[in-house]
This record gives sequence, C-alpha cells and structure tokens, in this order.
Amino acid sequence: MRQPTLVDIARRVGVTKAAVSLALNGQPGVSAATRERILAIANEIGFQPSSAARALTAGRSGAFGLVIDRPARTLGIEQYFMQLLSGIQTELAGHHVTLLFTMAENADDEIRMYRQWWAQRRVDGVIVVDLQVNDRRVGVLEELNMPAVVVGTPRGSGSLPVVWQDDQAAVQMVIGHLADLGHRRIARVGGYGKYWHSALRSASFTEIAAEAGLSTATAEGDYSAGYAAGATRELLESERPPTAILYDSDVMAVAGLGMAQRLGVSVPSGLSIVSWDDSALCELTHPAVTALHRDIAAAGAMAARMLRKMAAGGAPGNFGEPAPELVVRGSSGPVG
Amino acid sequence: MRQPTLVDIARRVGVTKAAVSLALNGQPGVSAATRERILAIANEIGFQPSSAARALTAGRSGAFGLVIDRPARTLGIEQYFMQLLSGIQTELAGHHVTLLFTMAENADDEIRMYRQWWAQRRVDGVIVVDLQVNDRRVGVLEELNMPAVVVGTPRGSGSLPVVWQDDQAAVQMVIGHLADLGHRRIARVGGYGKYWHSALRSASFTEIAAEAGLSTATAEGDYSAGYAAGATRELLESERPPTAILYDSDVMAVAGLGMAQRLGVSVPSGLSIVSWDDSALCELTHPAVTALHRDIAAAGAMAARMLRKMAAGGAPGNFGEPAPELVVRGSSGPVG
DNA sequence: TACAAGCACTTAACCGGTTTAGCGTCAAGC
DNA sequence: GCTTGACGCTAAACCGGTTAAGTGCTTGTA
Repeated sequence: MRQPTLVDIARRVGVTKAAVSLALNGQPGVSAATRERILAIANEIGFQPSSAARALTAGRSGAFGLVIDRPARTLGIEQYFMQLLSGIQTELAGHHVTLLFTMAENADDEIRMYRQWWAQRRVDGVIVVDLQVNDRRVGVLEELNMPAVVVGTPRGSGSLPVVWQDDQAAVQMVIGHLADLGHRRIARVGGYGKYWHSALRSASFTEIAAEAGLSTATAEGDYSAGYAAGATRELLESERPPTAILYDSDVMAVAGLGMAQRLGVSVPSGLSIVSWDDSALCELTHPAVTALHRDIAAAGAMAARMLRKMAAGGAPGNFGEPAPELVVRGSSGPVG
Repeated sequence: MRQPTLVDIARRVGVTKAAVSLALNGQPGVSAATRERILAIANEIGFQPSSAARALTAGRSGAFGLVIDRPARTLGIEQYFMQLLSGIQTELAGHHVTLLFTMAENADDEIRMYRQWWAQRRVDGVIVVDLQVNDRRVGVLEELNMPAVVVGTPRGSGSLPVVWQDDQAAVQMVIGHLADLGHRRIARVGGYGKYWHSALRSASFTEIAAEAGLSTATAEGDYSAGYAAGATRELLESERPPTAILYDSDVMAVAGLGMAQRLGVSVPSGLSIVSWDDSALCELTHPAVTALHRDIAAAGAMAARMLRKMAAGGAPGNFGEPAPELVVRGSSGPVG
C-alpha cells in the first residue's frame, strides 16, 4: 500500500520518470498523446507528489508558521486568533501551502522556534503578531533573512512589511460617540504599554480626548478578564469615577460589565461600556456591548498573501486595513 | 547565506558526509576523536538537518495534523480548541514533531484534507475531534490506513484509539448537585444529536434524571450563543419552566444567563445555570457560572502521545480521562 | 607467517522528485 | 544530398540526508 510515485506511473506508461515529471508540470518536452496517457494514469491511481521530495528540490517547504506566545490559559485571545487563523487558511489553502501553528511560553521560546524552523527549512516564512516596543523578534528575523509579515501595528516592524490597523481613527470614533452622549470623564482599560498597539492606543486616547475636552484615565494590564475586573472596580470606586470605559478586548469588556453589575452600577445609565474587538460574546450579554468591529480574517488573509509574495522573492508594501466600524449596542448610552 | 549541510561539515572536518551522519546520529563507525570534531563543527555553524531530506529517507514527515470543521464564526469553540492545541503542542514540541492545523468548511472538505495530506505525505497521522454518529471520517481513515486518534467520545470510533471522557459520571454530578438544591424540573441545552457526545449526554441526562425522580426537557442546536439564547427563552416561557438548566458549553451557558436576565428571571433564585465546560468566561459573569471543569490540555497531550505511538507502528489502547470536577459558583442555588 | 577479525572510514545506492544535457528521428531548406 | 533545427524522449546529476556494502589498515591469534 505504498503511495504511488513518479516511477510507478512511468513504468505503466512505458516512459521514464523525467517524462512523467515534465508532463505533470505542464512543461514542454512530451507529445500531447503521451502527456494525456500520463495524466490519465496519474489521475487513475491518485498520484500526488511527495511534499518532502518537492521541498528538497524546490528548496522551500511549502509551509508558513505562526507562533503565539501568550499562554493558552489567558482568556481573550481565542476570538482574535481563531479569526486570524481562519483568514490565513483560506488564503493558503488554494495554493497548497500549509500552516504550522504553535504556542510558545515567551519571546525566547518563540525566537528559538523561528531559528529551528528556519534551520530545518520547515517553513518558508512566518506571520508575526503582538509586536512589542523593541521587539527582539524583528531583529532576529531580519538577521536570519527570513520572510516575515507583521500583523497589527504600523510601528516598530523594522524592515518587515505590515498589515496595520488605524487605531487613531478607531479611538476617534469611540470618543466621538461617547462625547455625543454627554460623557465628560472617560477611561480606558488596555493591555501593557510594552505592546505597540497598546502604546499607540493609549497615546491616541489621551490626545484625542484632550482635544475633545474630556478628562481621561488609563489602566494597563495583562489582557486577562481578572485584570479587567479589578481595574474596573478601582476606577468605579475612585474619587471621580468615569462614566464610560473603553476596553481593549471583548473579554475585558464583558469582565468589566460583570464587575459593574456586581457593584450595583447599572449599565449604561451609570456606566457606558465599549469594547475594542467585536465578537458574538458582545451580543450575548445583557446589555449587549457596543464594540468596534473589524474584519480580522481579512487581515489574516492579506498577511498570508503578502507572505507568499515575500517568500517568492517579492517585497510587498505595507497594507492598511479599512477603518473599523462602531457597532452601537445597549451598553453605551447617555450619561444618566 | 545557504543553510549548512552535512557536506559543509564534512569538508571542514576532512571526511565524507556519511561519516558526519553517523557521528551526529550517535551511530558506531567513527572514532571518538573524529566524532568530537564533527560535533564541535556542527555546533559551531549551527547545523540542523533539513526536515525535507529527513522526511524523504525516513518515509515520514515529522508532522501531525488537526482539522476542525466548525466554521470560525461559531463562537464557543475557541476555549476548547486553544486548550486542546496547547496540550498537543507541549507533547509534540519535545519530540521535534510539528502540528499542521487547519479549518474546514464541512466534513467533505475535512476528508479531502486528510486524503491530500496523506497522499502528499505531509503528515504521519491526525487527531480527530467532534465525532458524529456514523462519521464518514472514521471509515476513510481506516481505509487509508492512516494513523489517527479520536478525542472526545467512547463510541463510534471504529478501530481508532480514543481519548474519552466519562460524560455519564459528569451528568451524575450535575444532577446530584441540582437535586440536592431541591430542583425537580431541569433542562439541558446541548449540541445536535448527530454528535456522539451530545447524543450520549442526552441519553445519560434523561436516564439519570428519571432515576432521581426529576422531570427533564432537552433542546438541541448548533452550539451557538444565539441558539442557546433562543432555547433558553423558549424553556423559560413554557407552561412549566425548568428551575435549572445545564448547558453544553461555557458560551451557551453565558448566553443563557444573558437571556434570563433580559427576561427578568434572576439567577440563581429563579433559575440555576450550570455549564459543561469551564473557562475564565464562567468566572467573570455576574453571577459566576457553576461549571464542570476538566483538563482539556491533558487530553490533548495524551492524544498526541498515543498518535506518536501509533505512527511508530504501535497500537495504543483507549484512554479514559479522569472524571471532571464540579466547580460550584453563584449561578446555581436552592430553588427560590 | 598467515589469516581472521575489528575498526574507521569511504563508496555508492537510495528516498522521490526536478532539471539539464544529450541523443536519435524526422522534416524542411538550400 | 547534406545541413539545420525542432521534437520527443532518455540518461544522469542534483537536492540533503541515511545506510548497506566495501576497502585499507592495525591488531590478535594459531
């Protein structure tokens, strides 16, 4: 029950494996008649070329890699990554490229992974997420001369191409919405400032709020539900509590909602809540959570497309995602 | 900047690549002195064998595959799969095996994927999840003679080894808990009966509740938050509404909680809620959701271990997971 | 002294593809 | 009639490893 090879086909047709290879790859050098016989037999026995043999001659593996180094127990990453993965897959599936997907404990593990994959020629490139300020991965990838595309932030990616989102426009939309509702003291609960996207969001948030004449507070933590709940409690129990909070993720927003309810603060009359990422989770709570909606799968697909181009020797430019959409639901309302 | 090969090392040491291969693999046939020089050089230039070349001679790819065929937009799968993936990875990482991970649109796509992976020799085996009654995948995998391990259910896996969970014991715990709290009319909102785990849970639920003298209702749907919310509304608005509902997933439970609150039914005094899978999501709602907790990552790791054994020609037996633990939180209480 | 046994290494084949050079055949062109 | 060129295919090398068989040298032994 061995898998059929070129030689098997060659034997049955009565030619050499070289002829079979040419025929199957649409190269000139075989007559139409012979080509047809070869294709017929190949089809009949269900021939598929060995990926290993292909990889060996082509000098490329036909696979890309993606590593995430947040631990699996942190809630709140699943939504985003599943959608991103889904988008990447749809792009790669049509091109016979597979995706190696792994989780790492920390940045060092992740870098080790990259070096190993590259040295073993297991992947032709990687997609990098969660870029940090002074991210060591960028330097390593540049040094290895390894094709890589960054997803998320417009900054800090060195020479690597980027699929970036316009966080400033997003902040503008949210603050506009809240200001229209009469809010004057707003807060934001986000991720650590070491992540570029957090840092950029924080900067935009403070700046744009100031322009609109709103006072702000910002809390930064580990993206976990627990952190968001704690930060929410602190904000609500402070001297002058905010009347609206923007959370960096859907899970944090839902955790904040839970905490507000626990403290007897009604939403939205006592507190408006807005979530950065949208998901089904935002729709199923009571009240449903107002959220910034963007097409994460599309970003993943674009990143995969750029990486394919890069692995083929090209140099794709950066790509800016379309501005997100603000989906207004029950969790945001006029100051009560 | 080519990656170093055996020949590069051989040239520098002054031997042939055969000697280098023997030395690096710890085979006899090279003197201790030569072996040491070879290892030193290999280490110095950071030699790693090409996975493609290895795969070609070894006749195996050094990779396993996992396909999920629920669409990415269905919320509620992320928790489970991220934990499962994480467990699989930890087991495989130490053995230089990688994981190909893909999403499919439906069972046919998934089967196509298996056939393609196997024909191209991209994977040495697969992990199968979400087994259905009369699942066509099992037959295909058996026919292909492709190593595969099933995660989830004790039934319907044909000749494939299984990592299974004892749903009956779990149901017993939940019903015992609810009966102790004085509940007499309970319901369950689960997945479609075409999935083995749903079917088995439904059977156990009805049977064990009957033994305990409780009346039951069961709703089956697509595992989505929207479905769970709708089913909850129907149950609560029925003639004789249940006083407790068991949901098949954390997301469904949270959706049910949201719906109850929307309808003005207070939890737990008006309705007790229990979730089958536990996650941070269950902790962050108000009230927090009572849940069955099990170690999904451990199950993933076990499945990976069994698959490694199987790919090596062994025949691992089935493995039963330890019984889950019932984590009682605020969403379940005495009948009010 | 001769022969066998071991050791350390090389040669060469193999895995399953791709690719280049070369060879025989045939028809067109001068 | 002879060259030229195109065509259709084969032979062989190559990718980067692994491995069985073979070779030359040293050592032990009858």
